[in-house]
Amino acid sequence: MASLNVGSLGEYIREQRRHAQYSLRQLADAAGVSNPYLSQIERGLRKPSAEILQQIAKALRISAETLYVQAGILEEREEHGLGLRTAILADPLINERQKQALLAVYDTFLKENDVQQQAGDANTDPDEPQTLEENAQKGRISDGDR
Amino acid sequence: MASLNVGSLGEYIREQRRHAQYSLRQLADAAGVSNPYLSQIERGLRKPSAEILQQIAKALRISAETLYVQAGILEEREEHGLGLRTAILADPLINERQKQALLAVYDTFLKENDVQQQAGDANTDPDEPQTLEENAQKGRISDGDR
DNA sequence: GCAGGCTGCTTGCAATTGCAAGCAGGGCGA
DNA sequence: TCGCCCTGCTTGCAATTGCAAGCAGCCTGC
Repeated sequence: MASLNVGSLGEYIREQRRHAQYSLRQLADAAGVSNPYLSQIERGLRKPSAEILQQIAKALRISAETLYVQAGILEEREEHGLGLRTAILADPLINERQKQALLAVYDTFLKENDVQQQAGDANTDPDEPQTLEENAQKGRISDGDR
Repeated sequence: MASLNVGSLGEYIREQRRHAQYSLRQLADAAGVSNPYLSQIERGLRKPSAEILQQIAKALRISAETLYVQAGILEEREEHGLGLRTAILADPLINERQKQALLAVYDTFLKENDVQQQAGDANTDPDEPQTLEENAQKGRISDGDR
């Protein structure tokens, strides 16, 4: 299943290489990959692994992220709420235990909403009161909001 | 040289899977990969391709970016911190009351850390930023460790 | 007891990655 | 004309990915 947009990725790499005035061998050398392989990548015949992609990005002095976006394996910039989990984990202001607590609360909310939204379905994961309790204890929230 | 930090990547995936209360098979199914392969990834025996990584990220509801960072194939990009607040408010999966609750917990943690400052944890040593909003904008230092 | 479900792990095996070696062709100087 | 160096491409082949099938252990019910 080619969810990887290898075609445009290859074209993009070639374009960037040309733009940097590198020959195929030069870039291959700089990236630490073989030149025939780079050739095949650029023509869309091979899907480079994450590692190779990273090396190419470094050699081209472009962000690996850009390449991943081009390859269709990274969203442009995800702010769709998938990011909340990420944001929690990435936050430098709180420690690991606190992150876990926040995540636990978040998961509790998600599960809450999930149960409410989906009325009656074959549920593989029945309600687990234990975790809910645990979460509630850690993140016991003062209901009195402003 | 193995620029992929497969060990920590696997651990991280396993941790996130456990946290989401998925079994190995469940996550493997959701991600569209085989369960033995996922097992091997989690134990660091295999380096998943970019495609697989992406699918796992989707199934775990975390950003692929986070996984790439964990795998050591993407630089850590930190403009978070403020982002957590924003991310909470922007998240479409939880309602307004729940957002306020999360923010309240978050604030509690921040206050906790601010009070304790040098008392508790020996491992993580944040710079105890007080005005987190302004602070988060300037680039933070990542302790180059791994 | 023991059947059925779950958990994760091990084992071959096809398909793919990624590379060393070699090929075709275009300039350019002697 | 012949070398020589450059460009990119093609071709086997080892190593790796990723999977189907199967195994061992642990519960829970009968």
